[in-house]
Amino acid sequence: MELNNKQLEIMEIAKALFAQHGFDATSVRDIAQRAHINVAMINYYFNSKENLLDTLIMHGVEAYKLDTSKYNTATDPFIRLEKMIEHYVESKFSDLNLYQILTSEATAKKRISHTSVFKDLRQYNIQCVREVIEYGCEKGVFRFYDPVLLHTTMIGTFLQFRTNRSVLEELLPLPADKTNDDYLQLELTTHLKFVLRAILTYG
Amino acid sequence: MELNNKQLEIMEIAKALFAQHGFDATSVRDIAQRAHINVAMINYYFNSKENLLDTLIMHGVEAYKLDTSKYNTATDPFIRLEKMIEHYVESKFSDLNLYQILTSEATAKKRISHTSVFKDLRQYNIQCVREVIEYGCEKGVFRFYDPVLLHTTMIGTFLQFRTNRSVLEELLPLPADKTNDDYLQLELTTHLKFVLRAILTYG
DNA sequence: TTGTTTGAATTAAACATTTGTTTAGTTTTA
DNA sequence: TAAAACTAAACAAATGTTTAATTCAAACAA
Repeated sequence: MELNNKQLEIMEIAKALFAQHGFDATSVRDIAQRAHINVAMINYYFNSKENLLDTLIMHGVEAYKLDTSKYNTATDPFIRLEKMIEHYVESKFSDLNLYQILTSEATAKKRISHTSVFKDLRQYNIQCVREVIEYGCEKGVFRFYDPVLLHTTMIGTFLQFRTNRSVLEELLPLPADKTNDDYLQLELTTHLKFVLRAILTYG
Repeated sequence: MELNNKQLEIMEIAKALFAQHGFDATSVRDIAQRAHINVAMINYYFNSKENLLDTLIMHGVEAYKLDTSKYNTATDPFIRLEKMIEHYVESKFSDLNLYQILTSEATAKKRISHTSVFKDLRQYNIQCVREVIEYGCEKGVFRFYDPVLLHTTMIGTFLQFRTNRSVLEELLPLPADKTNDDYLQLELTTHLKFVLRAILTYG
């Protein structure tokens, strides 16, 4: 499937709208207006509104899979854990809108194809988390903890951060020299590092 | 605002549909069909579809506010923390559908009245969490940790549990003698207790 | 450089459904 | 009998999609 620039542009605009208002609440005319194109172009390029959704999900979902090479170089289990968390948060932050769509799709489960895409992604990432835990156990510095639960807390904390961004900006002291996004990403990463370290070395 | 049984019945059905498919993806005819009533009855009782949403949110949101008397009796900070978590999870589990709607509304922020309702609720609950932390600090058994972050992890973990219920049922060993809901609630509670205890006593 | 051709890109208009809501009338209940 | 509960039908507006016509750009042939 080759996508031209026009298609990518439409996808980007649709993604933002789907994320903000939801798939059903976004009309093809909304998208067309924002993209300064005729309504018919959406069906011309993507056949249907639903296929547009499919396409943009499939096109971007790969970026969310953990890349083990990004942290497996570290031999110290603590460093490896921290690097994984950094990489994890970073990959999600790189496209918040798509992840928003992905989660809504997963909860609505109206279009089961997306549910299974999401499921596969999570299965894969949980396995990555498991390996990091087990590595620390082998080295004798971690207690073992269920990777499913650990992953649930990671992703859950992240999503709450995302959802309640506006509230967090009010409640967390915001240094003036940092942009909101950067600061929030750092704050979240620090928090997650602390939580996971605490869990894995507790007692 | 007095609500008769018919209204409560419609609200319950609408709540389930809104939670599962989203507000925009649910038509008033869907609701009417499920409730075995005429479409016009929805406007007859609630004036509009949106007002139906308003009504059921306002009617149920109170249940999510933490009731401090449910755990403040415990003098041991650890017990108090655990009791709070139990109460917290229980209150959310008592109506998962409404909480689902509440979170979608909060992310979409199309209808700002709901966003502020949600905000108030969270502010209140964060304050409750803060008090439990500070009590443990006074007693010299907790380290202080940002209640905003702690609450984010609590609610985030809970919501992920909820969202990925089907996956969790596959991945977590399920004892045959327990119903899924009871078991998941117990599993989540246990996990959250461990996580919060680990954070508050780490290092 | 010409004029022609070809296929892709783009458009406005129309399409059939579905949407939330209202109306005007009927039935039920107290 | 009067108010409340309920119904079928109609309403305008919005939805995703299709059609038929037009514009455009590049390739080709003279």
